[in-house]
Amino acid sequence: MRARFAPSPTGFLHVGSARTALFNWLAVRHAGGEFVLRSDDTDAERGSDEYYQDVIDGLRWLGLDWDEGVEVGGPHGSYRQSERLARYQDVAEALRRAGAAYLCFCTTPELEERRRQAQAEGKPPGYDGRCRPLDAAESQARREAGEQAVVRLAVPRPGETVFEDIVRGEVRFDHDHVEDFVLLRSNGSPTYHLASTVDDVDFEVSHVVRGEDLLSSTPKHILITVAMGAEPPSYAHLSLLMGPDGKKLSKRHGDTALHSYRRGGYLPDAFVNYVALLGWNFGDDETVFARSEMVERFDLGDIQKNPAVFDNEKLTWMNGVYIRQLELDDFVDRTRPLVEADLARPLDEAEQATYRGIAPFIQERMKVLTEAPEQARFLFVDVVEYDAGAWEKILTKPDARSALESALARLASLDEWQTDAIERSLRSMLEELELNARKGLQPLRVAITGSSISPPLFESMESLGRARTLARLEDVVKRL
RNA sequence: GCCCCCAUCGUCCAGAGGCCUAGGACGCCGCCCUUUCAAGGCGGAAACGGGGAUUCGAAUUCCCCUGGGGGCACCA
Repeated sequence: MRARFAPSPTGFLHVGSARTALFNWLAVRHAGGEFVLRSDDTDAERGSDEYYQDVIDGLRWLGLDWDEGVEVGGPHGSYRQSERLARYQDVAEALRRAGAAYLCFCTTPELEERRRQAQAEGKPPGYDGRCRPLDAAESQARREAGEQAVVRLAVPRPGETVFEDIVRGEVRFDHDHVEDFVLLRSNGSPTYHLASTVDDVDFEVSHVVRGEDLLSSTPKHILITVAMGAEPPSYAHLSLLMGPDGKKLSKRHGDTALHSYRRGGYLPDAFVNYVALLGWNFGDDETVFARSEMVERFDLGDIQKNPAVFDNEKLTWMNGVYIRQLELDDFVDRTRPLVEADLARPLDEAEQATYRGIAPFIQERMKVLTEAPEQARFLFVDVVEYDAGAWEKILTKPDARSALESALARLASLDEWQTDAIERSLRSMLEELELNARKGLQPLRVAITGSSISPPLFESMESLGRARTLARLEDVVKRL
């Protein structure tokens, strides 16, 4: 099996394309075949290096490695279409000489007018084949005389293209609805159909796995392939990803660029796991599974035919599952930079140890990595910012002040500053003051962290250290 | 307008004629645990779009309707 992913660098890699890449990759790795990465960069107008790099970075981040293609090379020469232009022209020319394609001199306005008319009459809107009967030699002469012409494929008529789609089953298209489409523009550049198909043939691609938006173009690709004297590949057309409103996933649904998930604190494994579930399943009731298991069980034939809505909430839940599965060191390595960025300074050695100490408690209450700073911040700032709502709701309560003062006295005289001792001391304080935990402990939490939401209190105090804990309690008492 | 694809809880998937009183996951609701927030445990509400046909029997097969999606460029 040889599959390919062929993005056009005309935009950032978005989640829909990422899913297509993933399904290609899964199919190839399952079969032990080769994965080819090609850059469909024939559109110099819209394409850019930035987008190209974004695609590469995105695939690498996801861990979807390729065996052949752009960046890594391979036996088929360049894997960038912009460097293969001559090849496409040669194919178009050969097809023309063989009578499988012909020159067309119709102008765009003429074409538009006829298309409009056909539509008004309820007929298929495609090209009407006007230039097809023209004598090839005469046409050739006209072009050499300087007349603008495109090369069109002579689609067999009457006729029909039938193929077996791996996910959809048998699909048929009557050629009445497949126009004599353009292969080569008048400026000599290839259309997508030509370039893509020639490459699939040249690169010996055996399986074309792509979005459903290309389903109705498939007859064109098969026709070109056959005209080139090659065997068409197998096709698998994936249904598209939808936004929450059921419309095709796009910019208006917010961030659809893959890199925004990376920046938003998502783990590549979680993303891959979630996206794999969109249109596919593990075969039992499991939803969380390792990549190796995925590869082992994956089968293009099991893919769901209907479009799937991309659900950020489920992705986020799954990300939380993966975060909790991280080794502590790994978790620290991934989140410490975020904490440091938030503070706008690096943590010194002692602070790093402190962070590592509190990290397990932060780790289990996060869904995205980017939540780490807000949980850890209180440990590393000189002055905590108090959440106005929490201050009002908790610190101004009648029992808050006595709890703070009592805690202050007890903690100041505590023998050893560690979680267990702190807990024992504060629990006996609760008894003494006859306060429940909520009334007696929440004020302390707000006082030392600035928020009513934080890692566990006793651990937080230990991490903060005695001096700073006492200072904050004292400061709050004063301000009250 | 023309062509193609699709159709099970709000969402993602199970279900390939009787195992379905339709199963799991996210989300939602309730309870438990609990120093907050999470996590975790337990429980709950929640779906086969409609109509025909085939069959002893249909979520599962066929047809029509409806609905949704995609495509119809000298863009990819």
